[in-house]
Amino acid sequence: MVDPLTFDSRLARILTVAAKVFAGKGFHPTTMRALSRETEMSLAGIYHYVSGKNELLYLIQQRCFSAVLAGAERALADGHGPADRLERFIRHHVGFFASHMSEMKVLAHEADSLDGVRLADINGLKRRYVDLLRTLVADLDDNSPKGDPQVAAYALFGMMNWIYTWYHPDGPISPDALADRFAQLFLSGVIAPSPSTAPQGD
Amino acid sequence: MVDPLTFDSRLARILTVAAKVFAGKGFHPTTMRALSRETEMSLAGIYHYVSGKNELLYLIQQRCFSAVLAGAERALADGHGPADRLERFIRHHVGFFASHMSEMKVLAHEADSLDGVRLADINGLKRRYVDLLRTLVADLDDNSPKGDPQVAAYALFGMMNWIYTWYHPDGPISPDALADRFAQLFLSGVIAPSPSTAPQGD
DNA sequence: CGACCATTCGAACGTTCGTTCGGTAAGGAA
DNA sequence: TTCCTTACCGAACGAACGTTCGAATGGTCG
Repeated sequence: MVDPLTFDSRLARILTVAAKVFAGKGFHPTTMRALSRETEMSLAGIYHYVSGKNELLYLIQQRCFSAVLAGAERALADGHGPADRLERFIRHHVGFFASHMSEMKVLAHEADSLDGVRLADINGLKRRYVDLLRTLVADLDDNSPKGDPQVAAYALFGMMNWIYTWYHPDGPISPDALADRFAQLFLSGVIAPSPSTAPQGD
Repeated sequence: MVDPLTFDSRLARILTVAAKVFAGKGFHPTTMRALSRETEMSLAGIYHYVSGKNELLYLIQQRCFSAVLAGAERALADGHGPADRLERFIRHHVGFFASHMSEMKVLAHEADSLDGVRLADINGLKRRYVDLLRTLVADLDDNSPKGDPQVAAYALFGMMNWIYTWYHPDGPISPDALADRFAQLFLSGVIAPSPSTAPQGD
């Protein structure tokens, strides 16, 4: 009888568990023995699926980054106007973050834990992702270069990525509500007239 | 002749060097042997000043956090009005960050690398600092509880603290300019009417 | 002088780490 | 049956780690 679980599905399970452990106590303090305990697999058995601890981190980051990037491009596809597209990006990023907390925390917090070509590969994805947001920000006001869109893009990324230090998706604030608040904050600021007093222009 | 360097000043030098190394390659990957190389002191010699690697991290975080906290309270002392006080906080935080990059990166990035009473102590300082900013944000609009000031405060912290991943104080953007941009972004958003029609107010 | 203390160090100790080695068990193909 | 491949594991290896030990130095004080 053939094993009903494929190699890939079992690798994926290992990556999911590893992402949780990495997110919980950090990449470097996590030992392969801890992963073998958590995956209920022998220490040596893990090496049948990955070449080592670094590849584990690389695969987590590579798959996660590819997924956010593809998801963002999909979410932007049918956006109408610069502001709408930016809002869609924010909503997708926050939503993806909230539903893939461990992987995204590993992506954000262990960005420099790889080296060599693996780091270069992940940084390539990062550059594409940052460029995407910077373009969206720049498109907001084409003719008034008052502020560096790159700075604004990084500010927005900071706002969103920092949530791994304080936000709990199961708490009182839903990911959607958080995304809405972030979009409002970034577009209009804190002291923006709340929509309740009805400042809507259209 | 008495050594012109005091115990405290030499400890401070060790902490400065250690903060640089921790910021460069992370707390856990940094070895005591690397610190002994960087401080030009023997491996065992370091243990004359600190009890171990964890205390090194603790002292860096404790001193740095106490300094930002005290500095912020000083900066706020003679502020006029909620918006002005918030702007002063931002300016101080970004300015302090830029002039103490290594320590602040260690503070932000190694927030969970301590444990026990040391972690609890640092978290106590963090709570005071976060509470301070949340109060400033809440004071902006007393009577319209449209948005959770805690969320806005965390968003602002994310915006500011994330700079350790991309900002270089010696680059084209001065810390003052960055703080101005952040204040403008947080208060009015990206699409705020720029003061470009009359940028110079005085 | 001798006793003391602060400072520094080379060398080692014990532990833990990532990884590898050599093997077992089982299913499919011949 | 035999042979090959996949999946998995217990045990060990070598390296690196944080920390400690015992001693040396040099200045101060009595």
